[in-house]
Amino acid sequence: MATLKEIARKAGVSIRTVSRVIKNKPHISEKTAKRVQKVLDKFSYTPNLLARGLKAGRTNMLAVIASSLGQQVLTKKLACLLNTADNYGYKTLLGITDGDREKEECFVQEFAFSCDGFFFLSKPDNKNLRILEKVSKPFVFVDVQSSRYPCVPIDRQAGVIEAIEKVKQHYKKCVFVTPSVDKKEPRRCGFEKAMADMQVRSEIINIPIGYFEDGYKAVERIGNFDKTLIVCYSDKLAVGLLKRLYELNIDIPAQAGVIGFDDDDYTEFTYKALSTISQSVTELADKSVDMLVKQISGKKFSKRCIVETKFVPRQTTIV
Amino acid sequence: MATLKEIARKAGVSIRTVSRVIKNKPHISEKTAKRVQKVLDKFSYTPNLLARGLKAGRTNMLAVIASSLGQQVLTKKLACLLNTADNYGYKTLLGITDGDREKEECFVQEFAFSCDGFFFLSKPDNKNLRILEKVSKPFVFVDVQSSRYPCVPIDRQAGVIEAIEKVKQHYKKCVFVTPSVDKKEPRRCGFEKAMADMQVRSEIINIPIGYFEDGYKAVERIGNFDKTLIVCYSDKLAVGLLKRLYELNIDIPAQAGVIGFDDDDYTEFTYKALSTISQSVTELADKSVDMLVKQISGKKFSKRCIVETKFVPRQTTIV
DNA sequence: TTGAAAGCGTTACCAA
DNA sequence: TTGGTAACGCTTTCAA
Repeated sequence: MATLKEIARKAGVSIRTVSRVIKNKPHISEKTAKRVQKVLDKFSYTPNLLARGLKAGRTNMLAVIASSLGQQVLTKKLACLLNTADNYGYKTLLGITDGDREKEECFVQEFAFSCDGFFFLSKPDNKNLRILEKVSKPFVFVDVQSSRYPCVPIDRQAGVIEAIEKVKQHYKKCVFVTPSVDKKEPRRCGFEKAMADMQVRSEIINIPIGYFEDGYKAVERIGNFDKTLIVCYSDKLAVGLLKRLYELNIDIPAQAGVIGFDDDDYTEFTYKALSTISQSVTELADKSVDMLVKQISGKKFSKRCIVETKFVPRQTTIV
Repeated sequence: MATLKEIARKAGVSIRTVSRVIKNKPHISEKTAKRVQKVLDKFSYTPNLLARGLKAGRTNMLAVIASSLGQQVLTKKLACLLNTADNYGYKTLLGITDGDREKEECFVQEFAFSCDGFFFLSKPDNKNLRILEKVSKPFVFVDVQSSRYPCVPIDRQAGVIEAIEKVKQHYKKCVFVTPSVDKKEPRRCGFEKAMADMQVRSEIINIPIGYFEDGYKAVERIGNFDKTLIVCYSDKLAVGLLKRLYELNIDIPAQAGVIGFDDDDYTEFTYKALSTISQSVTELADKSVDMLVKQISGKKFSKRCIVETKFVPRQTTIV
């Protein structure tokens, strides 16, 4: 791994001249340029990005702080984010916090000088905001709603309303299954708004976590199935639930309709393909990267940019 | 974001002294140390890791080069790798190549000085090996078999043999469904070895890619089902296949047994929980990180460290 | 067209 | 116990 200095010595020129060749800058004779280029190639020179970053104060790197890689949707978002960032010419640092705020702080500090901006795939919080303030780098909260900070929220409420609207006439009872106890959680709000217009019985069932087995167990709490629409907080939940319905021999989608949320890739291949609500992950990534890059380059940007959701009807609902 | 120099000025001491406080080095009076620490806290000093890395020639970062984030197993491996690296005190850079060798080269060059070593979650190849040679940093091929380079391979063959051994007495015919045409692919070899000992008919069915729908479509090519064991290259394949078997009303596991590979998390909640072969992802991560860290610190290390697989019988096979 | 040199923020040797 | 200073590799201003 040769340095600029070594290359300069071997080529018999000054550092400045080598630098000119690398950056393709003018004011250099073609002859010298060629000679230097040869040496450059021979020793396969790679610029030291630490040094460059130190000098420039910019690194062309972005950092992503995410809480986990376990959830499939989260991974998809991350993948899209990385890909889009790459298209904008940015490489990426990744920090997985496991929801640990200490780790979050640690990552932000570690990455503070190594990146030009931060993506947060977790909720804002007094702690991380204070740290962000300290490092004073641009940031964007991805898939987060905030009135004060740059964010790209996903309109989950609209997705739930749309889905229920499209299938409601076939069902006599609606159930919403959720691990969240927050009354303002958007999916729950969507469910409640949709219910307000309907002449059917409705119920909200709270379950522990929202993983497959929680869905599986939730079935017992729904009771009898007679044209019952089950709206789930997540696809995982819905898939667990579907398995139990299979075992109980419930007819889907006639006796029970099921709607998931996320559009995980396996949901198309459950024994009855799961109707679900899909988030536009690429749109989320596009908008997030765009917002962060604009901030970095000092351009004007809107601090909030909503991403839509879309109902994807498949075999677990009547259409 | 205050620098050492600024802190030194505000505390009325030299840079060297501040540095001593930060690194908790001796030869400093308690009084001065306290005063400096106060200023440090007040301005919430964060060391510039670019500068530190430049000076030290080490960054305490590792880079992961992976081909994609699409596959669930790959993501799991990545997550474990990051987590283990974190436990060893290393932060992580991530490069997703989409299988593009150009991008791979690009990442390695970009990260060359910013990290102390590389993980490759993709196959070795003349191109990436040449580049690795150029940057002369330690590396480990994760989930790769190689006799020449540091690697942590997974013994897939043994997993397939174990699985078939455990269920074979219940079936009259065995089918292996795979997207790979490579005769040396370990799962295929495992299947063939297991068949050599058995008195049953066997068949290998080649399909295009190995995604859900390929499994779904593969069912037509298997023909009739009369105590047929279907061994699949991946869980995705198996899940697609299961859906088609459901539609055709085939009795599982009596008429058809199905075995997947990977132990993706949703496989426990297909309508019949999928029997599958599991890779020990944490073990893979442990061994890989250990191998790379040992290399970095110049310790002795074995260049090859095999990870086992394990058959997980569930509802799609008779036991 | 080319080169010398300062400076980015750290670290650590050598002096005081 | 403390401080001055050179060096890491690069960029860029200024001068030749």
